[in-house]
Amino acid sequence: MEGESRTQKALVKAAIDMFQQKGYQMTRVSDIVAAAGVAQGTFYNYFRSKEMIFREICNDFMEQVRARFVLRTQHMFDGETSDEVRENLHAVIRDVFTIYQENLAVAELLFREGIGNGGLFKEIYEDILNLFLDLIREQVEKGIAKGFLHIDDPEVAAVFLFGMFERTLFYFLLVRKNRDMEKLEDKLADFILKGLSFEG
Amino acid sequence: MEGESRTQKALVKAAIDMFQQKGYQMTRVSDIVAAAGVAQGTFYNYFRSKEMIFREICNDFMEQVRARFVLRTQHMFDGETSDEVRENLHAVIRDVFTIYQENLAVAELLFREGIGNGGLFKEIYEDILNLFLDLIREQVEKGIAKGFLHIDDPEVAAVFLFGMFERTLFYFLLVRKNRDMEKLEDKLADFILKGLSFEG
Amino acid sequence: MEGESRTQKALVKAAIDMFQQKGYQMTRVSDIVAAAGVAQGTFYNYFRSKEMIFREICNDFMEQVRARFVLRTQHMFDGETSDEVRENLHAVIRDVFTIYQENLAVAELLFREGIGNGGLFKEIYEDILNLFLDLIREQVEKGIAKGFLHIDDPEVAAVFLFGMFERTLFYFLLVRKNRDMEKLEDKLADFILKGLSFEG
Amino acid sequence: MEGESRTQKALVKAAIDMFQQKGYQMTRVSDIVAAAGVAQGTFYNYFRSKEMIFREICNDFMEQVRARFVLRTQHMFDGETSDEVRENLHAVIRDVFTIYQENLAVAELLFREGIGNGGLFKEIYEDILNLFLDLIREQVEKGIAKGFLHIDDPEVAAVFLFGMFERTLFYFLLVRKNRDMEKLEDKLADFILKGLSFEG
DNA sequence: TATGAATGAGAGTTCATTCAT
DNA sequence: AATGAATGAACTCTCATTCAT
Repeated sequence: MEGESRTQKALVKAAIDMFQQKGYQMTRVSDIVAAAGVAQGTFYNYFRSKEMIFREICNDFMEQVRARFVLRTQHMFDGETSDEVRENLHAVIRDVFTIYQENLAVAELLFREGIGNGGLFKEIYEDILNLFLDLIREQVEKGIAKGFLHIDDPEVAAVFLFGMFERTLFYFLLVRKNRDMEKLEDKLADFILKGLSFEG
Repeated sequence: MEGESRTQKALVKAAIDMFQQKGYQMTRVSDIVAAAGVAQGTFYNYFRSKEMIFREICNDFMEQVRARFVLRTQHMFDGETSDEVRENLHAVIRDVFTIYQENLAVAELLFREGIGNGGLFKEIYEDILNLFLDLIREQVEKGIAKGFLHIDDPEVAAVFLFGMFERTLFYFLLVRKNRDMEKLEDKLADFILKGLSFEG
Repeated sequence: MEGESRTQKALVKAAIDMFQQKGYQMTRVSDIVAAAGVAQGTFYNYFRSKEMIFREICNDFMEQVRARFVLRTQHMFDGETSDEVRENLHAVIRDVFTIYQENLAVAELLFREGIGNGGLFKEIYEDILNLFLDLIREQVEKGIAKGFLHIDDPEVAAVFLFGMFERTLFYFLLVRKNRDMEKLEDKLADFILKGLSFEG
Repeated sequence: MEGESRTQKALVKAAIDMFQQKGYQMTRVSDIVAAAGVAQGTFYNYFRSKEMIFREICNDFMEQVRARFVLRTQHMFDGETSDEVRENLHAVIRDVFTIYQENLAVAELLFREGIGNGGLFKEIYEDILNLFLDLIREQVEKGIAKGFLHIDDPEVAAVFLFGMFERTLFYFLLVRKNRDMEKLEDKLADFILKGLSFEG
């Protein structure tokens, strides 16, 4: 990572841009090298194939994000009072949103391609999916143990939470483009804690 | 739609199978005709291109599903008492799950390809996404108006609900291949109404 | 073999020509299709790769030649009298020369490429080499058994004979081009039977 | 030749190894420099191209071998008595085998590539072929003049002898990898002098 | 309507060679 | 003399599409 040459960095950046713009399959190696401003053959001095640069990008992203998510989700449902819990959840959501936004291009890329392409990157997608689900489930279990949360299946709840996070970020950041994330954080925290706040 | 010949139907079925198995880009027209048991050229008697058969499949699916969803979601948060509301929500969820399962191949196809492929089918995906979001938002608004639901942004809530539905179905049906949907319906209804049931 | 289309035949002919002219490695698929008068892609409707057309050509040649050689070499050292033996050997040599000349292009191709190219076609070459050596050795053994030939190692003798045949044909047909083969047949028969006719 | 640097020698040695292992076309310059332990660009400080290093190797070999063969073959059919002639022929064969074995890698290389590659090194191969044929023919002529050999076409006989030598060495050293050359020398001497020792 | 051989643009990849350091 | 990153022409192979039968 640290020993990457200027050219290699340019290729990675160009590849992320092009993959995001055109998708993995539609991106030509010639698009990448053109965007990086190098010759066609130069690509193969750094990456064995188009598939390999994609995998490298995904793996780098996963390593980076894994560490940060582990730290952040630690305190998802921490706190002694109602307000403290709410505040902590809010902080976690803010962090997650931030991490996602910082890595927006790769994150989108991975979620896009992970489930498309006839399974070419299925295992990468499922790896990261399971990583997230595990992290969330652990925190929900802690919340239940502490007596804050009253729900009987933390695994399923983790899927619900992940779906909300992922699609919400996808929709507002990528489909709608411009959105005030702060308000969204509030609403997401509320929904997680109370759902639609049904009172019969 | 009505006047489809045996050959055309075979091609559509084969195309759905192959697109689902291998993804849009990885599916060759030769795969489709082989699966349909017709000659290469026959494909082009019925469809102008590989892209067009995909669009036709998606549009057919959307037309079919649109009508059913409109009907089903009508009564999402109907009911006078707490139990009636819960029961209605549950019924809607069950219906949605059923519709999804009945059209599993195309549904998966559309969600997969809609966000992949560099936007080739972006507009199809966004059409159906907006259709669902609108339907859900309307029902949430009705629930708020009736005083059952206490939430201030029905649009955002619709995104949350859609994300949960979509990723939950994706995860359990396609990643986990676990088809015990009934328990899932319960948990989803509970989560929608109460979130993680936080009590501070 | 019989069901080959006009195009396939044209490709095979063109491939033999080009391989012979330029060698396997230097021959481009584009050379072959140009010589055959078809489009680039047409090649791959008939052959999976450049390597496969080469193997097919070699295998066809081997099958064809195997049958004829088995028949011809049958009577290599047959005969009751000195003159009959000499005449039979002569006839066999003539047949072998004829078969070789009829398949000159492929024969040259196979002997050329079989020992070059870093072993890509090593096994093909060794197959045909062993086929020939076995056939010759058997006949030499028969000649020894009949008391005509006085030599103690028929296997090594087979290598000598093969070397003479192969290099002689190679040299006179391909290096020298124009050569009266009939006289050569005489001389080869003599040499085989008497060597340099040393009398000390 | 005399002023070769350590680097140049390493490149030549590496090139011979790689050409022998993989063939001329399949050997990449990067294989050679890797085997020589120098950088890619260093190659071009010593050789103008891949083709030139091959030619240099062949020419060096030819110069070296030419001198030795001229000396050795001098006495091929020398001698006054039958036994002396046989002994001299035997000695020559032994020398030739020895020279061949000492230069096995390059010799194999030259014979392999000389007739492959669509004539790229055709002239080199024909040069050395003609060198050998001339040397052998001269000796056969001497043998005839002395009254030892009874054969009417020394040129053709030279081709026969060369074919036997070349293919025999090729077959036993390179295909069979059997290095018991002594017995082979005996048998070759016998065959040259008497052929299959036919007695009708 | 059905066929399937033919097409050819365009993809990913290789590698001999160059040249600034 | 040595380096090795950069080059780009040239290669093999793919596959959506056409069209004569």
